[in-house]
This record gives sequence, C-alpha cells and structure tokens, in this order.
Amino acid sequence: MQHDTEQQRRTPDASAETHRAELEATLRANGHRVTEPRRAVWAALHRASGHLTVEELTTEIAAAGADVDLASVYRTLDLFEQLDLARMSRLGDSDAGRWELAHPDEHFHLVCLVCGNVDHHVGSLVASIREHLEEGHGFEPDRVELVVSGRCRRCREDGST
Amino acid sequence: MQHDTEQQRRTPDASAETHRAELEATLRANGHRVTEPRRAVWAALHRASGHLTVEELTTEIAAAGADVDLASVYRTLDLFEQLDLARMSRLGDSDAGRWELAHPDEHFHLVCLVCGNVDHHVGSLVASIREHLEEGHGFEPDRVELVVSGRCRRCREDGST
DNA sequence: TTGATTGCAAATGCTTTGCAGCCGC
DNA sequence: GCGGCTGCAAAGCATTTGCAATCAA
Repeated sequence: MQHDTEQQRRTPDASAETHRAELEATLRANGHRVTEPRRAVWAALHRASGHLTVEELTTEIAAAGADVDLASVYRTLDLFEQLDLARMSRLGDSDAGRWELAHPDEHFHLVCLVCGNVDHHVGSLVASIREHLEEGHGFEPDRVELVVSGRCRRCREDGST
Repeated sequence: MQHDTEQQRRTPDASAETHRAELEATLRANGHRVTEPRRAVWAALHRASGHLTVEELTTEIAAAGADVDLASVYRTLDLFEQLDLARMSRLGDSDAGRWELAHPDEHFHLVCLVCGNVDHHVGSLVASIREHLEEGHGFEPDRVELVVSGRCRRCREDGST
C-alpha cells in the first residue's frame, strides 16, 4: 500500500542543512534541547514525503542508521506538534495516527479507498471555511481538519463504472 | 464535560415507536435479525443527542435497564454504520470514537476546546466540497469528514480577548 | 553539574476476536 | 433446527508512563 504522491523532493543534501538549522533554531528558541533523536525524527519527516505512522517513521529512522525508541518518537512528535513543526491526522479507516510536516499552507487530504493513496489538496477551501465560521457563527477556528475519502481518478478509470 | 447542544428532542414516547419500526425494517431488509441489543443501542442513540463514546453508550443502555456487553455494542455499531444508520467521528483530541445517528443531511462538527461542547453545523459547505472535488479533480468523494476545533461564541465572550 | 531527555519495560485504553451457548426466524 | 448473535474472557494495537541511566548545556 502506497501512501503519498508528492514530488517536490529537492536535492536531499542541499536542503538537509537548512532543515536541520530550522529545527535547531526552533528548539532552542523554545528552551528545548537539540538531541540526536529529535534530529533523526525531523530528518525522517523530511525524507519521507508525508503521512507516516509512528511505526513506519521509526523503521525509516532505523534504516537511516539512527535507532530511536518508539516511545521517544512519540514524545518527539508531540513536541513537534506543540512547536507547530508537525501535524497528525487520522486518515481513512485505520486508527493509527499519521504524521507529516506542518506545511504553512492549509490543505486537506484526499484518501483513495481503493489504492490507499493519499493526496494533498491545497486551496482556498480551508480558508473559506474559517471565514464562514468566524463571520456566521462567532466560532473562532483553531484547527480545521478535513479528510475526504473516496475513489481517485486513476482508480475510477481502471475499475468499472 | 458536556458534549452536545441539540434541542430538537421530540416527545420520547411518541416517536419511539417510529424509530423502532425504522430499525426493524432496515435490519430485515438487509437480512439481519432484530434483537434486543440492537434495539437497545438504537434507542440509546436516539435518547442521547449525539456524540457518545461506546462506553458512554453502554452505560446509558444499562441505565435504561438493558445491559448489553461492550463487545456487542461495538459489533452493533459496526453493523449500523454499514447500514448507514450511525456514524462515528473522532472529535477533539481524544482517541475514542464518538457515535451519533447518521443524519441524512450532511453536517460537520464544531468542537469547542474550552467547554468541550460539540455543535453540529448543517449547511451547503459539505455539498460544495463534494462538487468541487468531483469537477476539479476527478475524485469521487465517498465520505467527507470535517471537524473544526476552536472556541465557541460563548467561551469567547466569557473569557478574555 | 544539573535537569531535560532517552531507552526500556510495563501499563493503559480502546477495540477486536475466539468460542460456546442462546435465540430469532 | 439452523445459523446468526450474544456474552465472556482473552488478545491486539496504538499510545502512554515510571524510572534509572544518559547527555546537552
């Protein structure tokens, strides 16, 4: 089962430095320490293009030669979430949380129930939802979580109907 | 922690009959049996106005004198979901699923992070999301899950800011 | 040095499953 | 009576937590 379709994967080495610097700055700015596990999780999140289970992430990290404990990955991700560095969503019917970098632009997820593929969809939709709520209902949105499941174009063309 | 604000709770006895008939019809139409646990879960879903944990549901059922096993409640809810009688959502940060009747109209949830209140919001928003996806992306939406968390009007007025 | 952070293992919480007995049809 | 359903207990996952050792600052 495949889990993403992102393509803008810049040359790894080039930006690896930048990413690391970004992490260290954020950590220090908030009074947290810069540690190997945190660097490893951060790097893995960048390498894998989104939507990984904590377990998958841990495997990925191990494959890169770092070996971080599951519990630490959980703790690190919680921290990253607090610092707005990462986000979790529950996609599809699975009950395991899936993690990705916290992109500054708001987007939502398109989960294909046939091939399991997860697509990002960036657009004004989420922004307009916020607006709508704030104006019409006095509700101050903090987080907008939109997950759409169905059949992606490819699977519609392949299958019948 | 309170969990809902629905008001259209019709006179219980009046519609209880109707609801029961509805359940039995749907069950039989799909080749399933009409049993006490199923009636009990169905009734509890109607009594409680939405968003109950399986555990809460089971307690509610027990309070009504029916005593159904947790496992059976799970199984029953799974069945109801298949038959489009009930829906589950994961609201807020808790990891327990919350169940409600499958209202025919599409709606989404507004979760207040301060008071824990969950509001339904019925509108054209979900429909327009569907449309947008189908036209613009060839994606055939099956289920649209939209959960917005933030601060409700009341909590904004009470608190500062 | 000192306290934040980690690894390990055990615990927790929600949900699922195996199976023998029960009951709707 | 047959086979679907239920209750009970045990198992399964994802996630959390306690605690001693470790390491960044």
